[in-house]
Amino acid sequence: MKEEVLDAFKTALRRENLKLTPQREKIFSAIADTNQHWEVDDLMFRFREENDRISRATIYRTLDILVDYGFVRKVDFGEGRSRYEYVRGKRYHDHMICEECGEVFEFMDENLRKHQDRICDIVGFQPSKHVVQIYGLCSKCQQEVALEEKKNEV
Amino acid sequence: MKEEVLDAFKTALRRENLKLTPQREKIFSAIADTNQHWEVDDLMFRFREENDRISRATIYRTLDILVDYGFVRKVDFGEGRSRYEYVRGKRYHDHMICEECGEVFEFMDENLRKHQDRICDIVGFQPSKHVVQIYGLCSKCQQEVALEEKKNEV
DNA sequence: ATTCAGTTGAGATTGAATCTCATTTAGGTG
DNA sequence: CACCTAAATGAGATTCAATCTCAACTGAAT
Repeated sequence: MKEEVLDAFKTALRRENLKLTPQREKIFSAIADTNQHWEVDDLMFRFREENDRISRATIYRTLDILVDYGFVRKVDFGEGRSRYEYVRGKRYHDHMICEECGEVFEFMDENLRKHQDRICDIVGFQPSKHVVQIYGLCSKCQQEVALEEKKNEV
Repeated sequence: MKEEVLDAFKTALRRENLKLTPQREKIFSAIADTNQHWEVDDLMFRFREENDRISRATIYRTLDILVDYGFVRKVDFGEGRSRYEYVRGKRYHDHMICEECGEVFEFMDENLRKHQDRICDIVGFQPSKHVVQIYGLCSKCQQEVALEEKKNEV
């Protein structure tokens, strides 16, 4: 499974006359191994842990390639830096972000997407990328907030 | 109309024991006078044109206040810096961003919003802020792209 | 007029991301 | 296999938005 994707990466590189370097391979594996929405420093830290040293510049450059080729998606939750997510065969999805604990939840709704496309149709806009982010409180944090309030009442 | 809003700002300041300074008043007027989605440097430039000098720090600090009080909304179109928009009596709306010319179009769709709330309901997420951004080509740029392609065919 | 918490501005600082450039390397060719 | 060159890497400098620091200033309550 993972091997196949790695091969797809190699093929893509070759197609563009780019070279398969150990750094690129390591970065790719690390990413394909991660789920969720990591940021560049998470990667850096991980490499350091394994006593690999790959420079910041190389990581950024490789990520750009991976984004271009569609292996990785760059997401921005307004934190002042970018996060990335690995695009498995994963279908398109959107995000809910808990403002309390920072956790990111993925959700997907076909109709929501269609609804947006319909709106674009009406105004003659040709969409290429949709961003839907819902910020708020996840159910766990809602409970904690409720508890906190109860405590304060006493 | 504008006076009323300025009064609302003054009242809000007083309520929080904040002072009404000339800088804050100028910033507020400049903003209430602007439509569309400006960034901090636009403001800076405008003040300089009028031979007013208000420091960057003060502008950022005042914007924070205005965002807190709901007079201004901070938006992020992934350009690596923030934009702001003045919230008139304006209802909530979303954005389409043309990747060619950079223009930002507002649109509003009650049902789209309701649809999102329904999804939140189902998974038990309590939404406080929705971000919907559609990136793509505006109708004008679509035509230009089409023209360009025709030219290349010949 | 006095007082002081709140405010301002200049410049330093932070932090993400990009750029520079000398050195190294992947991988195609003879 | 050795050679060659375009592509890639890494260290550190640079950029740019945004925030912080702190001494000097000021709105507004008394």
